[in-house]
Amino acid sequence: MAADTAYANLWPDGLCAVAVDVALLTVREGRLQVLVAKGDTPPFTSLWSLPGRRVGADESLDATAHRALAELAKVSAPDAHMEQLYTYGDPHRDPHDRIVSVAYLALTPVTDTLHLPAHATFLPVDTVLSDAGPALAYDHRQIVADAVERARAKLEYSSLATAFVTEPFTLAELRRVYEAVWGVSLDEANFRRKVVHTPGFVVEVSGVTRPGPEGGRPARRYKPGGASLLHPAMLRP
Amino acid sequence: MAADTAYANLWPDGLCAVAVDVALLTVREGRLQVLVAKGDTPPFTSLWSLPGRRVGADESLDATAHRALAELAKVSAPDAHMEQLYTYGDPHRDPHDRIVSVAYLALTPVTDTLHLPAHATFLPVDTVLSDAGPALAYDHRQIVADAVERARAKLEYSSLATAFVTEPFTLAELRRVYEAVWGVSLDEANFRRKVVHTPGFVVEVSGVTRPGPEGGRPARRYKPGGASLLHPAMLRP
DNA sequence: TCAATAGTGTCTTTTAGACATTATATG
DNA sequence: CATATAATGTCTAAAAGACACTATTGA
Repeated sequence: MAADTAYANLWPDGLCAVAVDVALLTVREGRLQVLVAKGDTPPFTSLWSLPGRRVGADESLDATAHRALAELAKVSAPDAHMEQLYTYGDPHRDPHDRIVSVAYLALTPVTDTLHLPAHATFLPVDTVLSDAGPALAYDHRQIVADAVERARAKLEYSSLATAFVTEPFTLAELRRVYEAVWGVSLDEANFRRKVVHTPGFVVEVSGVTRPGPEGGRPARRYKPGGASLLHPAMLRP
Repeated sequence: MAADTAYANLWPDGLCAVAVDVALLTVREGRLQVLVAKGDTPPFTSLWSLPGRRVGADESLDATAHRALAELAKVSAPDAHMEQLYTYGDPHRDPHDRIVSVAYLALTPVTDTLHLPAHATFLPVDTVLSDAGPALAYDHRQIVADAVERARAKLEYSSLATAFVTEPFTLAELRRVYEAVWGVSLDEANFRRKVVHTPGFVVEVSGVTRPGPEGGRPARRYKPGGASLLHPAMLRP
């Protein structure tokens, strides 16, 4: 949310400012994390906030969401899964003005090439959502909570988990995504059986991975199988 | 969507008009139907459209959604399940102005006491969504399609179906909701077993129904059991 | 009695969870 | 060889689907 001008509290004739805020989730160091930046509008200059932009005059909401990411973190559109999450319209969610915010959920794989500006960082979502966590500007903690719940739910019945990994990936990598997002540990063998028995979830590709320095059997490699909905679903334990 | 004034195509300084449109679904005559009204803004005065209102200056989005229903059809707030669906923000979705629409999904039981004005009616959703169906104003056919898919999906993992019936209800009535929304026929015995074995879905209340004029065993009566999420889910066949 | 609707029981198949076992790499 | 990671197999329990059967009403 970047209100770059001071407006009166009420817009003329029922108009509102419309902004897009993006909750970008990724898995780093085995934890689900969210991208935040230091706000640029008082009184929230010292708080973390989600990247956001005002909707352009001839710009779609999706385009604004992609722009919000691209301008902050050079995350290009095809790299990130992007879906609309929820629209926050409480009249007093912004202490200055009436701003309706259309929140988006974005997912990216762990990419070391993602270079962030100095005023942006990733925070673990369990830190952000805990009572002891840092305060976020506006209602952005609620947006993060809703984004995390959306991601957790969609891992069950969709192939969304593949948006957290780069192609090709191993089943162990995919399992670690589920474990990080859900915050549980999963049985390797049962996970593997469910994934490969769900039509269209993953497709094996040629080649195997090189084992780590401590050895281990090389892992087969997979790519997304094209299905977006899973039958049967991968239910949370 | 009721743009009651003609605005220039671009609002000042990135402002938008924000409206709420409501897709009210109910089950009538065994079919899922949606509430529509004749539009009041050219060129859509002769087309059906969803009830909608501009968001008031100090009004929340939820409040606008309830007001849109109450002003058209006297559906009072506690009667109807109401949840936000999706926000439609294509810059050219309205031929006149840039209007961002926050769509809501509402559900009500069949209520004969619901008296509609002459310019409003219920239409079966399969009619609205078929290629041969009547055109709807703006992008309202898309909104109906999204609302129906949301309802169909949520019947699986939530107790939303109870929003379509009045308390107390029989399991046959609840089953007919599932059959109408999903457009399938379900096995009576298996449906009953799944419902009563899902903790918190329904709770039996005292008394039985009177059989119809052709006889039949009196049915037990139930009320919602308090759970909003179902474990295990009621999966579509 | 029969027709109609409500409710129970049983069998088979599918899927989930626990966990033992085998396979292939490094050192 | 031991150790680490990947992949398979087996057993049991839970749930879904098909469908026969029983129960209670009105005519």
